[in-house]
Amino acid sequence: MSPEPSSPSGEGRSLDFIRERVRADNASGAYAGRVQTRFPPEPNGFLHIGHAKAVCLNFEVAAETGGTCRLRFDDTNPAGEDAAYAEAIADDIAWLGFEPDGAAVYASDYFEQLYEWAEHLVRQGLAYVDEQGAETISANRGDFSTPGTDSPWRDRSVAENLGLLRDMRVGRFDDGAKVLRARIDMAHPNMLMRDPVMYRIRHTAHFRTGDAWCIYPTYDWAHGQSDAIEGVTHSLCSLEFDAHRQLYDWYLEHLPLPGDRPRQYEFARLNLTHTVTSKRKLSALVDGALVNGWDDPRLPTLRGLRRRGYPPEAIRQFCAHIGVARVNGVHEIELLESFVRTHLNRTAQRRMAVLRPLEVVIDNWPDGRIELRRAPNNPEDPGEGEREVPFSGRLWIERDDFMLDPPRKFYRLAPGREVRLRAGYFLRCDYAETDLDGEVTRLRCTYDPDTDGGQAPDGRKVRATIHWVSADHAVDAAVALYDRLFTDPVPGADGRDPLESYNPASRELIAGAKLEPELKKTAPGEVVQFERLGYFAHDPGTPMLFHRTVGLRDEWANIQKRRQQSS
RNA sequence: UGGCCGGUAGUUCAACUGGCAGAACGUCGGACUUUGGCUCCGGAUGUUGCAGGUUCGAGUCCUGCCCGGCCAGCCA
Repeated sequence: MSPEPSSPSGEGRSLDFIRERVRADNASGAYAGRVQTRFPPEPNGFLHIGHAKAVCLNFEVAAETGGTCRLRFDDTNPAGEDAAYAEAIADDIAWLGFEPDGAAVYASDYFEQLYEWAEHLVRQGLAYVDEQGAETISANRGDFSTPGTDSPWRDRSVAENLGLLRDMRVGRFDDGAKVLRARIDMAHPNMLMRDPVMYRIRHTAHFRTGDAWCIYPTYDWAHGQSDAIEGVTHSLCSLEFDAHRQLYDWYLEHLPLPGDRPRQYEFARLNLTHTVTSKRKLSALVDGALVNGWDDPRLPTLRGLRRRGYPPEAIRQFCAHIGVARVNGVHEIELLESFVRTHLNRTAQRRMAVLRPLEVVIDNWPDGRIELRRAPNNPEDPGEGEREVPFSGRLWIERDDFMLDPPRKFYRLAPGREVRLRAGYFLRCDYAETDLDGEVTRLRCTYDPDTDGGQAPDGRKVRATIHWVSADHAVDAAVALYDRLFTDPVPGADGRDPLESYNPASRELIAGAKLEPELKKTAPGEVVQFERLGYFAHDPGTPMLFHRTVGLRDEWANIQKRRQQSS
């Protein structure tokens, strides 16, 4: 077995800055040696590969130091949030292989405490009810080079603010009529510190609290306090929250907290080439029917990757390998794929399938004879045993494995050439039947009975071994082939609409694939290797549909590509 | 335009905090092979963003500049 995915030191690498910090805190006795993290998604969408990095980081950092990691839904904005998303997210985390500490919690669990603390700030003169409209507040915030201007409501009395806040809570005002703001500094160089909004009025039902509340806390007002309530020690988030740390700390400094103060640390989010992860762009693909739903195998959503056949172990190994830093970059999707291949090479059973069938008739095969050939399930793991594959005088082989006029370095079948049939015999092509267009319709071949077992007693060699399926035993199936979702490495990098580089050829459905009969037994969701073609995942819902997870490394394809480029 | 964060092979990250710039993936070549897969061996790839300075010695420290990202939601 390869090094554990969760161990960042498994590759002999040094610790990243977050793990270094956590260990330093532990060593210095901070938080009494306790480590607690959390994964805090908003339940308004599905998790994608970028979230996987955060999930792995939070859970693994905690586990490595004997700490705990909770799943907390950041449900502070009822618009768009739904219990169904929360369930899907919890399910995806479990699939990835992590078990949150205890039952999932919700920021909405703390609405009452948050409100009490809001009154506390009001009483300290550190928060006030503003009734400028949203537009005015925005205009009065100033900009990067201009300080903001104080709201005319900034200096109300504590009593008046308290009364107004209570009126807000009981629903005396319309949406947007008033907000509660922290009273910090309208000239602060950090725009977030210019009297940030803590509560907005929304007469909208919340999926958990129903209509108990009509004021909802903003992210900044809820997040750090939720961390503090739960006893989080290290609050990890992505780089764009860097500027929020100052506010995070400000709120915590001015509140009577039950315990130690959590600290926020930011790391670079994960970006992958040839795909997108922003909710907006993902939605555009789904809504525009450019993909088939949120679990389309082309999508970088966890549900998509799962359906595509990506093993969770490979995703975890990938996340461990890329590490964590404060530089925003783009990872090559090839790296992720290489982890998928490495894992699947060890674990996936081998089968034979012909995607684009070409008929082979073996003229010297005894009439009506059927042999059950034994083939290893996984040469990488003899413990996986063998299976029987029926062999007969009429076979399907891959069209790509035959050429009438083979170029240099093409080692496969051609008129007069001999190859080995995997787990079968040597096979020579005597001639190719063609139609009026010159299209090859059928191959007439002879096999060498002395090559049973795969070797010729006379010592002659073949350059290629090809896969095959007995025509009379073949099972029909549909196979979906996938390519890059976007042709550009970084869609939209040049300022254009990312969708412009959407790859219409990202999915190709092959209806008439021929499978060896053993493949009928493949479990839903199971991933197998179609020999010489790649790894394929059996669709969880549709019986005879396979999705190509990832192809094998293909040297012949590389040769062809190079030739194309040089010509 | 102000503030903050960042800049090391093609890509993502290292470099024990001042001591010979490395790894993985990719790429190229070879060996092996009943998968053109896997495995193994080897090669190539760098003005460490730029320019100065300190030092016996700078990716690392100092100064200036350049480039990229984030911030002006009652989104998270």
